[in-house]
Amino acid sequence: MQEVRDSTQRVLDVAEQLFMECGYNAVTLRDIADALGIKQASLYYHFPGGKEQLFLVMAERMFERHRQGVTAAMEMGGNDLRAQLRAVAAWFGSQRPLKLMSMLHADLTALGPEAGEQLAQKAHAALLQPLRECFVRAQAQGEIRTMHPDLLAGCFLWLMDGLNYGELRKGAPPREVMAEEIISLFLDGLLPRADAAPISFGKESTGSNSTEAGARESGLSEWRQGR
Amino acid sequence: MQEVRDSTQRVLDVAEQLFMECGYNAVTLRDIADALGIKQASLYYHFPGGKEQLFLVMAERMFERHRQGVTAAMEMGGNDLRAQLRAVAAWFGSQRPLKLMSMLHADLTALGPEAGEQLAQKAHAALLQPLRECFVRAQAQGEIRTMHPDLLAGCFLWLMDGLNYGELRKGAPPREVMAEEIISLFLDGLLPRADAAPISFGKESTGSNSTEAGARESGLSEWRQGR
DNA sequence: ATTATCTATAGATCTATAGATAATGC
DNA sequence: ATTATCTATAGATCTATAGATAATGC
Repeated sequence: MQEVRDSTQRVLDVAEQLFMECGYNAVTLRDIADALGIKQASLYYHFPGGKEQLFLVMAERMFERHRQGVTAAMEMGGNDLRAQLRAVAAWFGSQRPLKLMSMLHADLTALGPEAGEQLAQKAHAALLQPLRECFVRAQAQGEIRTMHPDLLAGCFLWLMDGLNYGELRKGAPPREVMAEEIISLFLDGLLPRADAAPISFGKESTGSNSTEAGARESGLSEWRQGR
Repeated sequence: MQEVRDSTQRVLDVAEQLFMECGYNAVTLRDIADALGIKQASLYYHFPGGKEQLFLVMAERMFERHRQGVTAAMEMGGNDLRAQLRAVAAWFGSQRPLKLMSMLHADLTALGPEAGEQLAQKAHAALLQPLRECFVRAQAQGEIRTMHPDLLAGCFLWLMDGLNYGELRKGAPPREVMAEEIISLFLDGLLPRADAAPISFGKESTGSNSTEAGARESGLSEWRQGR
């Protein structure tokens, strides 16, 4: 019987959820099967290659989704780097926490080096490559000062990924506010000549940027007042 | 016989090396024992609490070392934020790659939530707390613009940690260069008025801060959008 | 015939415990 | 007596395979 959703896709959904939450080694096939309501051995019907194959297919699907999402976000942002980065941040915020760093560390060493290499390549093509071109464009148009685009792409991605590690965010603002602040920090360091914002001490009014500040409906000012 | 180095410390050294490289779950007690040239069961003499205790003691020792290192680095930097950040970056560069993100993800969920909470607290006190005060000071002295110090500390720490994930650094400059560039990116976004110093790639502009913010309303924005 | 599941189990680890052994320090 | 190791093994998982079962599609 054809289900509404292909059953293999359901397996991948659950696998992604568990693997991304706990890491490759911490998740057993039994965990995944239990979450699906089936027996552990049944997973071998969908993935004869076992746990490793399941993880790799899951990761590939996830990276491809992110590649499309990031690319689409960048196109939505048009030619304005700030808008592009905002759109990318919104994309990441709409997705399950990626925790890319953890994935490319523990998970990658748990797999063989050959599979790990392939995975790292996918991650690069899906996430770093698009971001890189975004900075290259902005640079070519003189929107930002000259810095190595790979470095910028990596830094932005690291910062976005860092938002997913709640353990280190004690006392820090909520996610959306942080994303906006990070972009501001990033860009105000990138502008070739920082014209804007001779900061008034004591109180920083909302926005205060050369860009249209009206689009900020984030709880920024609310949070700044200390709640 | 008293060895030159206490044997429990040697166990901790090897455990730190392996745990930090592969993660809690990927390392077995047998791996650690083999690396030490002893049998797996002998580890229970040093750590009757087994694997979990070994990991926790190791992590505590490591965080305490980092707390001292970071604090000392900040004091070396005196009252100059850039010098402080450079010193902190140099400290991290001198240490075994921390991979804090991975540690606080997979490893922390592998342990019980109670031990994980305790560990996250140590990480916070060792790394975020000192960095935070560094930014608070710079802010109080008007060296940087007003931003949430927790956010700044987290971002800087994330970026430093990101340097340890080589998988994503294809095509990027070497470590030391990246650290310097990150600090430049960070600070030039933080300085209350960045002068127009057009920074040549990879080259650090010397100190001379001629504060001419006069280029504010020039035809700059037109030029930016023009292309 | 194909799809998707199940039961049962082999084989491989991994953690942890019990108790023996040997060397050193007092 | 203390320190630091060892051997042997129980008990618990975890992965993976073999083969049965049941429902659907042709």
